[in-house]
Amino acid sequence: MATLADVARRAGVSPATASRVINGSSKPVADELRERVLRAVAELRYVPNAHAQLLARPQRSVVGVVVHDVSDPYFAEVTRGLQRVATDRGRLVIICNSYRDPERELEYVEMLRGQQVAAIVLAGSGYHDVDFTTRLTEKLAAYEATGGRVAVVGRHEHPGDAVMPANDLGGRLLGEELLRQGHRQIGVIAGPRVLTTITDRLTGLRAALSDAGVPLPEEHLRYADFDRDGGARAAATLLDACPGLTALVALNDSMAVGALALLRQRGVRVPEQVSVVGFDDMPVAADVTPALTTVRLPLVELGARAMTLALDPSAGLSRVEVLPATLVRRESLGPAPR
Amino acid sequence: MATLADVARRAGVSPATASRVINGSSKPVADELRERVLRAVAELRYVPNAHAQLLARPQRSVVGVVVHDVSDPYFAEVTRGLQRVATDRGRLVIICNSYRDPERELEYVEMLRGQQVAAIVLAGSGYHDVDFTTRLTEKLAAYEATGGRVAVVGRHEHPGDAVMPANDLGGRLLGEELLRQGHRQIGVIAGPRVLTTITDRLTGLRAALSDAGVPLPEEHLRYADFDRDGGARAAATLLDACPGLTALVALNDSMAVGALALLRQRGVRVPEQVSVVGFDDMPVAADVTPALTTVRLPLVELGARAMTLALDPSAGLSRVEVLPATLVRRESLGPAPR
DNA sequence: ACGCTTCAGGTAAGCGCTTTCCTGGGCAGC
DNA sequence: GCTGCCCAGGAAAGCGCTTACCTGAAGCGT
Repeated sequence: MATLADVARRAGVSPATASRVINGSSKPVADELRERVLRAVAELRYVPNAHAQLLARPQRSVVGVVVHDVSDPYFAEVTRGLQRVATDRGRLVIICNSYRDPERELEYVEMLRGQQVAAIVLAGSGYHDVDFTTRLTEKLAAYEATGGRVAVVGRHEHPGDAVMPANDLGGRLLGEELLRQGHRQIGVIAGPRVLTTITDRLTGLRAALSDAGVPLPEEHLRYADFDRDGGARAAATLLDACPGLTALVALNDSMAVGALALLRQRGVRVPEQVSVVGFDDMPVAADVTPALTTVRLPLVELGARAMTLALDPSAGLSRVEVLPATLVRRESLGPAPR
Repeated sequence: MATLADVARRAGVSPATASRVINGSSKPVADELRERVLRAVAELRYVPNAHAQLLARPQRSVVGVVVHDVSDPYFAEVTRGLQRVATDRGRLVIICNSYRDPERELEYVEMLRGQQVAAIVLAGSGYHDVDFTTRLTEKLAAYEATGGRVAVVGRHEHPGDAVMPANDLGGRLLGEELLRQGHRQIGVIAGPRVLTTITDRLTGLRAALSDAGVPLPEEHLRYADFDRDGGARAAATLLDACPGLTALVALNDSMAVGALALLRQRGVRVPEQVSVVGFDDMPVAADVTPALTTVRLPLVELGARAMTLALDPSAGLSRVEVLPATLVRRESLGPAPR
């Protein structure tokens, strides 16, 4: 690998001069020398060593992102927003998948710190785990103490800049719509109980129901993996245990799609016999049959705002932005059969 | 940010000793000193500067990946395979989205070179653009000349290690199945004509049709954006121009889903009036209605193999692996109406 | 008791770059 | 014609780390 010294030697100038022309320094360099340096760069196919540059000129420019899984459509969307803003500002992004493993999340924060990233964005639900939360907060604090910036999306337990989807409001909207359609026997297909996102969505849903005096007994609730298959399995056990349900609330669209698949397989008609609603409004929601009634979260915007918070120095106090949830009515929710 | 020198000072040892205990060097260190160093590390929340480490011990450990767009389900899957292998081997991955912009692709290769990555994986269709291809090859050669490893997925124009999905075979499978079902008036919804992937798939399809003496006139072909909306638009113009078509071949599943949406909107029944087939077998393919008949590509495997090639030093000659395409029969393809 | 080896720990060079500070030649001013 | 200034270009320090090499004390044999 050619170094700056090689370039300088070949151009017959000092490394200082070579560096200056390569970086477009403000210091003037005679045209002839500049010409020679540029020629040497091309001939040697010289590319500056980014690490050496970072050491010499500690100008942090890359930002780290920790998500649960980029290939999950939810995070794919959030990441798109994150990337857009980062790219617009000329920042390189390092994406890390925690696969919902708290330990790995901690490791990545450490690693990103070692990479001297300018900012860390943590996207994805927090965990109901005091020990983990404490350790994470501790690590982030250490990072921030040395000038690092942190922004989170969807984690109210972090004491700093945050962008929050209105998960509880979304749950409430769903509950209200279900009631409006006459449903009283409602089953819930929830994701892992350890995720705060689940708790939040559930809280909103519960609030809507209890405001109307409709109970949500514990046996109407199933916790499963936060994906399509988890949704299908939970729907199966739920329906077996409580045959009287007229509606299924899945706490994300992937699970809802799984539930839909199971119902189709069992020959249960949606929404005539059982209604299904989802959450997130993933691109797929409009394309399944029946099209999913769901709650839309501005995912790309969530990512974009988070990156903006991470890159714009905070004024000191922590900024929390809540992005709205809106109900999207399609065909999977109908009036309750009697 | 605490440095190694800070740690050493606080522990009352030399930087060398501190470095040795932190990195678990083979050189023995007295327990008491080791203890003191570890305590200092904890107290100062010291994390080694990865860039300085890289400079001092030029051990390339991260690998760069350039994809068109991670949030596209196709690349989400490929990336998952890529990541799995990389993580298993303790490699960090830098993901770059080119958004199908050749210029950006070139820039990223340059950037990754500067980052001293151990390997570069280029995933995603190549371009029919001689100038671009030349420049890319040139840059990759420069990188490889300095010990960098390169692997590509889905680009036969790169003269090195490559993993190829059997795009042409997939096209052929689709064509044959269509013929078997009696279709003769076939429309094709293609992605951007500049992508080699499109050409390959088209070639296979054409071969199957021409083997059977069935023509594929140019006006039955539409090039559009390689996504859902592009598929919907192309389906619309195609149907308007050629009302006699009995089947639509979309060159990826996203476009197929778009076509399905358009047909539903126009009240055209699938597959009774018009059949639709896709390509890739994205997760969504099974959940749309009617479920998509499509060609499955082992996407995760594609990524995993590519990363393996990239990390295992090549024996010199270039390795090319072709991964098979298989037909997945579902409901969107039926017999041709007469 | 002396010289040797052994080995824990320290010293310092060097990774590739940026940038401050210095140098020396050219020029204007008197 | 000499002094002083300006400025292009170079020398060198230093970013944070690793590691080859050195040092000095302890331990051994004779």
